[in-house]
Amino acid sequence: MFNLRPDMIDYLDTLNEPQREGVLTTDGPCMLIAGAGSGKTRVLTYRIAYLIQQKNVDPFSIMALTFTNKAAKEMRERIEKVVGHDARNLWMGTFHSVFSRILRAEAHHLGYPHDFTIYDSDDSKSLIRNIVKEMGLDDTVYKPNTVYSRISAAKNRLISWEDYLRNAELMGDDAANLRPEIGKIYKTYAMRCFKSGAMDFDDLLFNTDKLFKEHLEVLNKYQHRIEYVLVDEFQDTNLCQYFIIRKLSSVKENVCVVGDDAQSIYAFRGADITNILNFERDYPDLKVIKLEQNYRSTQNIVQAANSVIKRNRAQLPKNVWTANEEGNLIELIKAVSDNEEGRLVATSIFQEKMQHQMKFSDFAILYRTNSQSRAIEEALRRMNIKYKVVGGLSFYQRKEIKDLLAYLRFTMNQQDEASFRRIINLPKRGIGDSTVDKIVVAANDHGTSIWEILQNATPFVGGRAAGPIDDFVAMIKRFSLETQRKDAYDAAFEIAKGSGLLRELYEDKTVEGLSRYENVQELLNAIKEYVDDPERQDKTLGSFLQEVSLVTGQDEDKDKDPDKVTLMTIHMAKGLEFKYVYMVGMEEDLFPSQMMISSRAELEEERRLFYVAITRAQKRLFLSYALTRYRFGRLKNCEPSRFLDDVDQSFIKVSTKFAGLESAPPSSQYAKNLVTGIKKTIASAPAAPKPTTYKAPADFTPSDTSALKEGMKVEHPKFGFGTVLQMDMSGADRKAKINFTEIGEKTLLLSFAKLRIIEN
DNA sequence: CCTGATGTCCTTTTT
DNA sequence: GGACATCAGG
Repeated sequence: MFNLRPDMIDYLDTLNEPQREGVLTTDGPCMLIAGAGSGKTRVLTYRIAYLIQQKNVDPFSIMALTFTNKAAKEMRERIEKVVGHDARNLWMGTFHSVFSRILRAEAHHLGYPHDFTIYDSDDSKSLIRNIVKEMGLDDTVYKPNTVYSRISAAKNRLISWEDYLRNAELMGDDAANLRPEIGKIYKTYAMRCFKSGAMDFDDLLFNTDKLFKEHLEVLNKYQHRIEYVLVDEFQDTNLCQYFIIRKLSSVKENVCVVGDDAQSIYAFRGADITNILNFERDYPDLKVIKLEQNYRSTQNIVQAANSVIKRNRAQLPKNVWTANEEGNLIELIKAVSDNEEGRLVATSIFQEKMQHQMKFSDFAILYRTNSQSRAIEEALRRMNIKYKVVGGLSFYQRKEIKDLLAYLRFTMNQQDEASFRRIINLPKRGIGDSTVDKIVVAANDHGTSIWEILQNATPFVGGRAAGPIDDFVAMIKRFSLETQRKDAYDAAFEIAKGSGLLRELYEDKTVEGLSRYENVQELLNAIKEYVDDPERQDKTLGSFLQEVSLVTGQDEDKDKDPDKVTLMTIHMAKGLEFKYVYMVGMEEDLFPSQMMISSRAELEEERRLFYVAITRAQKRLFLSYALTRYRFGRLKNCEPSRFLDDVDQSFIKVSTKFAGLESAPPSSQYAKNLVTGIKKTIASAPAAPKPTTYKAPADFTPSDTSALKEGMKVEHPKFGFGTVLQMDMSGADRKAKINFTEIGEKTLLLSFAKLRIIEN
């Protein structure tokens, strides 16, 4: 390396040896195995800077792909800091956003309009629900969720509906699960999406692959345009994404992937760890670089994390270590209820902040599921601790926002069935379900589109609805015309007003109505901002909609007050770090989630999730659990998570400051009330109230638990085979401790258990 | 066709 | 506890 620019030398000086290698190995295939906290974002940032500034690579020929909007945004900011304005021209973003841009430019090759609509999973699921209904199938068997995830998994594995119907194994699986029609639903769904000019999330990837497969001239164009491909969080790519990466980079072969198998937590959406193995196979001259030094956390935290992850079987060998100080032990907080847990965490944050002069923004509270934030939020509010919740029900999933967006989409694309169903009777204009059904049936019978029927609806619908439909059609045509000569903001404002949506919300003076009105205003503001951005080339409504469909992350930090405690799920936390981390809800069935422990692979993924949570912490880590918790509106007894035992106990100490009931100062009336209150609630909790509706085969024993004895072999529909170790028939909660072959010991509430006795 | 009341299902993570 | 579907009655 000679003639390095001085600023480049400065950057490189701050790196350790493997990191520097990661920056400088620009040509040829390269894989960075980056342990938690090993500074991979820095490597990626400098690598891009090095390409642009030292090797004079045109930013326009570098593609950097990430998984979440958040990661993309952060990387862009960091690169901008180093290379300045040039960063603007990088192909950088999430897989979905980058490829939707390519698809937008090339849509005509696939027979899609260039302003195709993007369906989010809610749109997809309701479309599936409608299809199931139309096919006359039982929607308790063909649940939209089940069908959707089946279709999604197929697309992620590049299986088209044609392939699906031909695939004996898939069809056999479906038949065995008594859902033989899923293939047909897939077909109808795919065709309906196509007719609607719409792609769902998976289509954005699936169709990109298809585009490159079927139109080699297009692939060729991008292959030559893009000289360097970088992929962050490679362990989270699915097969489809992997194929796209490989195709795109097959000419120059300058592909660099960065990942950590220990942080693979997206198998549920098709991520495939074997991509890492395939990668070595597909690129024999692959250069593998391991980043093993952790710069983020104390020794205690790093070692505790290692002690957890080493319980997993399959992993790439690596040794994550740190030269940082030893640090405090991990503190274990026990609480009696979810509310007390919130209170203890809030108190602890308050004290630590005071004691060590920390900022609120140094703290994060992580949980497994979004619904856990409620109890915590209440406690924080009560203590006047400022916080922000990241993720959760995003702005763009709110009803009023989706309603307006549906109007905007339908104005752009009258073939869009999902939007049509949303807005046809909103505000109420006397076009009910039966009328909609008639229209859809007519469209199917005549082999034409809904929009065609709408324009001449009188012969197909009852006389009462004809007038309103004509008005609706005229209104949409007017919107569509106006949109052509206006920018996104003026068009959206016109539509919000003209449709009557704005007025309806304005007239609703309830608290919720008011906030809905404000939300719509805020969406309009967002569009205004979009239009006013001087860098923005394309200010049409179509381009705005395309972009907005992929925004799921929270409202941009308005940065009014950045000093807030961060609340989020572990999934959202990947890639971030905080001085203090509170991991709450460390309870069996919550974390690991009860849906995720039916196989060893799933349990190991949950354990990786725990690993991710631990390694977010720089200085201190707190783990907490509650003994009782409201779930589905019912108070449940909880057991501490098995993951607590996975941590090498020499790194843990039980919190003395707060230890739940036992240590509550006896003088405190509040604590006394709390205790009696909780005891009362526990005592009065109704025992297994509703008779289980589970339709089990005759030999399953949901109710007659007296037949169950220790030593019996049993089968559970989800957890597999096991042996009964211990019965606990005292009190209302009758439990059995069972040792399952797949997942180890587990205590089941018998009132909900669906056990089959195999032998006595 | 609309409204309000009741009933049912679901409980997981993200683009 | 909440989203959604369904049903009865206007």
